[in-house]
Amino acid sequence: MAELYLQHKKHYVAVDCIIFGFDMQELKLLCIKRDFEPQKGQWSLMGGFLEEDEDTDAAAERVLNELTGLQGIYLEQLQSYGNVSRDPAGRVVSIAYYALIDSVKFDREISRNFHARWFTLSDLPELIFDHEQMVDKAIKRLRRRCRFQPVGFELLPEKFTLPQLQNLYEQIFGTKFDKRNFRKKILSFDILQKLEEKDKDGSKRGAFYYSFDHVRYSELMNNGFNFEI
Amino acid sequence: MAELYLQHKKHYVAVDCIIFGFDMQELKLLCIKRDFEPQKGQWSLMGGFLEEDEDTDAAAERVLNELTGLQGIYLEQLQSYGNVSRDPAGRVVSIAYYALIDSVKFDREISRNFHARWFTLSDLPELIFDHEQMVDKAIKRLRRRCRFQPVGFELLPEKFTLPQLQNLYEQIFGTKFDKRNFRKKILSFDILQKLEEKDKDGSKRGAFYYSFDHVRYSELMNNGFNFEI
DNA sequence: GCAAAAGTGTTGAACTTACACCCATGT
DNA sequence: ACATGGGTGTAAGTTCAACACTTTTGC
Repeated sequence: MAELYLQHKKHYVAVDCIIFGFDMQELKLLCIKRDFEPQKGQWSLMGGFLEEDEDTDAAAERVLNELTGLQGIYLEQLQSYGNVSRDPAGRVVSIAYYALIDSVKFDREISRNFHARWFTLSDLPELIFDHEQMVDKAIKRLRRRCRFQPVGFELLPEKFTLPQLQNLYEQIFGTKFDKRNFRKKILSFDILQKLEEKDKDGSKRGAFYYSFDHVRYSELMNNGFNFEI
Repeated sequence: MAELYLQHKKHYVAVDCIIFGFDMQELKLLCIKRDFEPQKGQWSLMGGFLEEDEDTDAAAERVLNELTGLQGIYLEQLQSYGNVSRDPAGRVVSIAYYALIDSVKFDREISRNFHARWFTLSDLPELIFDHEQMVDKAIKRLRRRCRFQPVGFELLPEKFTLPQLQNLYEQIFGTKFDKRNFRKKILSFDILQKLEEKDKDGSKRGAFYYSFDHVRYSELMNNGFNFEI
């Protein structure tokens, strides 16, 4: 049956990954310094070409894994970019994905090979092609997602404190929240489990660790519950 | 420089259009009955293959125009669908777009050639490939867009009455709104202009026409105004 | 004159925001 | 003992949701 489409043109298809990471201080973006053409030596998102028998989602996972060594990461398609002249070296339709990782957990060894570096959002380098456009869009999408779904937790380790969580949200939205109001709201969802243990790194007194209760969250969602920050 | 990518595979790329229309009664979706292979005789979204020197957005506009004869229509990319086996006749990555049109204004002649038909959302036919998935996603996206941006107006003619507008929103969200609350809110945005004229079709008394004030809306948006239904 | 849709305000409830002090601990 | 960040409650303001009757006019 494949001959049905023979009259049509084929195109290169790539995936590009916008990789967000959080290190308890700042929200950051992982970029690579290209040591290949075109635009060698410039900063870029990590990308790769779609293979023949590969779902596009799988391609994005592969590309993310090639740079970070990570698997099972939150990855969502942003949208595709298909202007004829977006890549001066050829006509490539690129599908952008964004990933959320705990930026402490990733393979420094591998990423060093790609000359990868974390950049804070307020201090991004110039990126090749339309990659800056992709990043802008990804930030907007991340904000929307975080308002209505608890994906922020993807950027944190299993255990985290409320001040850490608040800081994360502040980074994502670029604003400050009132400590009391933030706690009240986030705890009212009843999707966090308070642990016995305290984190003593952040302060002398120490802050209680919490963990995200996936089971409780699914229950709530099935009952039409509406998460909204 | 084009030889840089020669080692990589190329793929067929298509665009598919989810075309929403409103006829003052119901929100509808325009589908075509395929008289070509594969899946000849089944219902499908209108689609087409990406050409060599064509931006993907332009391809979507072309495909929309081929079916409806319309130009300058609200068209937004949804996302791409790239599972290897989504199309049994070959590996095709499809980029889905959704369009909003006033379903009174379109070329019946052309669309008849495609055996096109409007379906209400509650009574959709079975669609080929992953087109139902695309439609589901498009409906969700439309709802979100309509909540935060006044795109609903794209589905209406220049002049419309408040009861018509309310009905449109009710169709989109699948709920009923309180007449008084709806008016209060929509008028409070100050983006509608009341006209002298009345529509006498919908009722004996007649309802005042309004028009969307694009200038006023841009002004408000530039001042950080937040539209939200 | 009556049926059918258009138009119009108010009140209580829920939610959001603003705000200041004590606590625990390492140094 | 003091500096540092963690933790807690309340009151005012705002927004949202619920609710019923009058108006106009074609038949």
